[in-house]
Amino acid sequence: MLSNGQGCWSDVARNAGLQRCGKSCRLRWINYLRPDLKRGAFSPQEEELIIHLHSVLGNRWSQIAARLPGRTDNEIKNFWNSTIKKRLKNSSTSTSPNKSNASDPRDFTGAGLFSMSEQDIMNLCMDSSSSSSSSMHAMVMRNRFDPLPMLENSHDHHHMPNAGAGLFNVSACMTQVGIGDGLFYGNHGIIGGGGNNIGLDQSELFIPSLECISIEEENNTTDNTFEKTNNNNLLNNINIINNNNNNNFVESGNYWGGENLRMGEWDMEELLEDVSSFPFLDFQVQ
DNA sequence: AATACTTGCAACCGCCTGGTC
DNA sequence: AGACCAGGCGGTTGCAAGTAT
Repeated sequence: MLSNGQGCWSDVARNAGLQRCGKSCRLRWINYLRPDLKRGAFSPQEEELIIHLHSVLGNRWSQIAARLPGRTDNEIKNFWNSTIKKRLKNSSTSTSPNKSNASDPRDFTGAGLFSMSEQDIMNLCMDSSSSSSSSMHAMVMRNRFDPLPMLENSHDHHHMPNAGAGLFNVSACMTQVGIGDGLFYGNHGIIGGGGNNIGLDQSELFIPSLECISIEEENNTTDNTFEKTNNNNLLNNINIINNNNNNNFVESGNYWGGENLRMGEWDMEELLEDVSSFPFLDFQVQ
């Protein structure tokens, strides 16, 4: 491969005299031999990015890998299945159902799901010393509720979660539908997942969804309460009430769109615009 | 020390897609 | 149009290494 470059993999297998098919050679090259592969454990930044991307793309490992230089789809897939998935599962089971009304993934009428106001979010972004604060700000301006890790509501509003502090809850704020891996994603992120990852009670987590974002973008009302029903598949029967008075984000309606939703129906490029400005994307692969 | 169990990762398998004839 | 092939992809398996008993 190094001397001849990528050509026909069956030729590679033949010319190398290997007892392998071209397909096997290709896999070996891609997953192991490629010189640009990044070895070693996943960094917290990579971990967060994977969770973020997975929430948008689902099990599209190759697309996720395309955004993680030096990592292969297989590697990411293994990492997800062996580490992240397990961690999210554990954290969801270890979360006391009494602490939140959101134990039922479809029940989002409970209070306390979100107590971070837009101003809080802005403060969080503006106070962040991260170089990404400007992009964060832009995102918040564009999508008042952005699928980004802005989850804490009371303990430490004014600091970005420390990227080095382990898995903070990008997962809990993201949306994924129709990707079955045993976790409740629903329309509103990984329900009940991940609270312990950052030492927060689940009830303290806001779980904004991409649907929320879409609705938000279309809704310019300044009224404290808005309600919008969208008839397309993605937003079917979702009503959102944004009550700024008590800073709670209360939602109601049919939250398990499930069958109505197909990843392919999403505008991936639009969704990934947010990914491209993900605050930790500016880390350098070593 | 021996055995059982768990974990992480590379490789395999089967399906799908796109190109060519 | 349909057969064939190569490549791409996601799910699954096998196994070595690590850990617990």
